[in-house]
Amino acid sequence: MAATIRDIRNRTGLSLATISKYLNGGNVLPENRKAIAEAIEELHYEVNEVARGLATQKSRTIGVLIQTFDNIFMGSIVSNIERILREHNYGTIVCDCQQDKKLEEEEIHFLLGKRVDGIITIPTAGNAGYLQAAVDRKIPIVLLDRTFTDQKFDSILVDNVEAARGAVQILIDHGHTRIAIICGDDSEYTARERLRGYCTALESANIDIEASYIKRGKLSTAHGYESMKELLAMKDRPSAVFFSNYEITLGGIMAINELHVAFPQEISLIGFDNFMLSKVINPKLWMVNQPMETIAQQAAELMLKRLEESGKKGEDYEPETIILPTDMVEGESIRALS
Amino acid sequence: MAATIRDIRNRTGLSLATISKYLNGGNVLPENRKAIAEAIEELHYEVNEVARGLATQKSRTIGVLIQTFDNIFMGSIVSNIERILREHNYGTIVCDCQQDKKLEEEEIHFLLGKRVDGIITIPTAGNAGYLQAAVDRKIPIVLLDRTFTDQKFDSILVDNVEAARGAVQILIDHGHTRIAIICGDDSEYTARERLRGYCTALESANIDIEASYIKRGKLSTAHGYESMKELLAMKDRPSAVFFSNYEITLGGIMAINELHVAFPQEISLIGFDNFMLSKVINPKLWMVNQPMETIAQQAAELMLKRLEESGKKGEDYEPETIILPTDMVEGESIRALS
DNA sequence: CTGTTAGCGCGTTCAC
DNA sequence: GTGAACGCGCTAACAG
Repeated sequence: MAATIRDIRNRTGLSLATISKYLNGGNVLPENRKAIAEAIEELHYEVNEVARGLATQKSRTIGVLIQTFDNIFMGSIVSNIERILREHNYGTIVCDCQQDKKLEEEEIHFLLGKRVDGIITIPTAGNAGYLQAAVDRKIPIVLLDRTFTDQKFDSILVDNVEAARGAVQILIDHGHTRIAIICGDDSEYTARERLRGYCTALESANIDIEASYIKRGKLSTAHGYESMKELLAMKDRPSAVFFSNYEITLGGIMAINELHVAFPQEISLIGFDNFMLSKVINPKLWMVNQPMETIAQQAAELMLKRLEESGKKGEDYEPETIILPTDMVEGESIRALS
Repeated sequence: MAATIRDIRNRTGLSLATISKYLNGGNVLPENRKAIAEAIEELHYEVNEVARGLATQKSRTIGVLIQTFDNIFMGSIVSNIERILREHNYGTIVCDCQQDKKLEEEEIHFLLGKRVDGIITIPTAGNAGYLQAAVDRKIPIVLLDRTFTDQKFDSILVDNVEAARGAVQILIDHGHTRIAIICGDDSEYTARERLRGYCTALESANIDIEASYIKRGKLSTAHGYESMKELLAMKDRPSAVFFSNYEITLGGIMAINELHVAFPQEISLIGFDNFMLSKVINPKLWMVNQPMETIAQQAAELMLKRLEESGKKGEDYEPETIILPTDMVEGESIRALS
C-alpha cells in the first residue's frame, strides 16, 4: 500500500543507495536531491521505521515502565519524558504494571521483544531480578524514584530523607512535638527513606519517637484514610500529621473532611506530592513537592546520553545516581503552638 | 547479541520453518516441540518483533494520540486502553500533542512511520485534515471524546448535551434560576455540546438565558479562575455556577477558596470530570462524572474489532458512533432555595 | 509434519 | 557521487 524506497527509484531512475543516502543526510547531487524530494512528496512516501529498525538494529523506541498511570505524578513524568525523547526522534512505548511484580517482569520481556533501545522504569519490585533480561541485552536502563541495593543502575532520585526531615522540621519549628507520620511499609524504598527523615528530624530536636504515631501500611488512599481516623481517635492524639505520599495525603484529607475536623485549628497537616491539592484545598495545604519535570528531564537526558555513548565507545559505563532536591509549598494548614 | 531463530536451528538441527511454526502455534511433533522449547530456554531467545513486523506487515502496535497528559482524565483513559490492548498482545505508543495542531499532525506521521496498526486519538484540531495520511493508509482510526462533522470515523463519545442538561436541571430543581456556566469557546466540540445542554435545560424551565452568565474561553484552569472571579463580582451575581470541564472546575474552586466564599451558603456549585476533587473538597462537590474506564474499554475493543476485521473481510466498514451516558455524583455544594 | 526458498523495506559495504 | 548485492530476523508459500 504505502510507497517504498523502490517506488522512488522507479520514479526518479536513481538507485536505492542514493535515495537511502538522501534520507539519512548524505551527499547527493542537488538535481538528484530535488528529484527525490519531489517523488517523496508525490508518492506520500514515509520511511518505514520497522524496516529501518531491522537493518540498523535500532528501533529508536524507548520503553517506559511505570507502576500505575492513575495519578498526576505519573502523567507529568511520562508526558515530559515522551516529549523530550520525541524531540530527539525517539518514540516511547509506555506500560504500567499496576503494581504487580509478575506483570512487571512480563512487561520487560514485552519491551525487549519490541527491541526497545532502552528502558526507563519506576520499579515495583524490591530487587533488580526482573531486569536481568534487559541487562543481558546491554541496553541502557534508567531507574526513577527508587533504586536497588543489590545492583547498580543509572538512577534519578529525590532526596527523600531530606524531604521528610524538612517537612517534620517545619512542624517542629511551629512548636509541635506530638507529630505523627502516615507512611508505607518497609518493602517500599521511598517509605523507608522518608521514615528515616522523620526520625532524624525528631531526634535532632530531642523529641521522643512515639511508636503509635507511626502508621505504616500500603501506599494507598485507604491506608491514609484509615490511619488518619485512627490517629484522630487516639486519647493522646498528635497535634500534627505528616502525610508522606500522594495517595496517603488524599486519604488523610478525606478522613478529615468526613469527620469535620477543622485544620489547622484542631490539627496541623503537611502533605506530599500533590500540588493540585494544595491549590484546591481550603485552607491551603502545606506540601512537599517533587520536581516532576526535572525528574523526567534528567531521566530522558541521561537515557539519550547513554544511547549516544553506546553508539561510540565501549559498552560499559559507570552508573550515575542523580539526587534532586524537593521543595516546600507553603500553606495555611499548620498552626503555630505557643 | 540476542539469540535468533537461526541459533535455535543450529541448536536443534530443525529448520527455520518448523521453529517459526512453533512460535506461531502451528503443529509440531512433540519431540521437536520439546527440543525447541529447551533451546529457547537456554539461549534466552525472544522473538524479534521488529523482524516479525517487517515480514507480516503488522507491528502489533497501536498509536494513541492525546491532547495532554496533565490530567487524571487522560491517565485513566490511556492506562485502560494500554492494559486492554496489551492483554491482546498489542503494544501502545502514546504521544501527546500538547494541544498543538501542528504537532498533532506531525505525531500522526511519526506513528505512521512506526507502522502502527491503528490509531486511537482525542482530536485537538477542529477537522479531520490531519488524519488524512492515516486514512490513506487504511488503518483503523478511533476517535475519543470528540468527532468531526466533515468526515465520519469510529467514535466513542459521551452524551455531552444530556450531561450538561442534567447538571443544570439539578440546579433548577433546587430552585435556582440565576445559573451561570463557565465553558469553552465555539472551537471546542464538547464545549458547544455542553452549552447546548445548558440552554436546553433553561429553556425547558422557561428561564431566560442571561448572556452575562455565560463565560466562554479556553478550557483552562486560568479561564475557570478568572471567570469565577468575574461572576462573583457581578452586581446581580448568579446563585449557582456550572463548571463544564475539568480544568475549569479546578480554576473555579481556586477562585472560591481565594476569595473565601462559602459554598453552598453563598453560591451553589456543580463541577465536571473531577472525581478526585469530589472526594477531597469540603463540602463535597456535586459533579458530572464521565465513565473513563468504559470510554477506554469501548475504544480499545472497537479498535481490536477493526483490527480483526481488516484481517478477514474487505477493507471498508461503516463507522460506528458509541455514545455513553455520564452519571452524577451527589455532593453538598448545592443549596436549596425556597 | 518438515525443509527450501523467497521476500518484507531499508542500510551498508564494495566496486565503478 | 552512484549502483549492485547482500544481510537484518522472521513469515509464508510451496515441495517433499
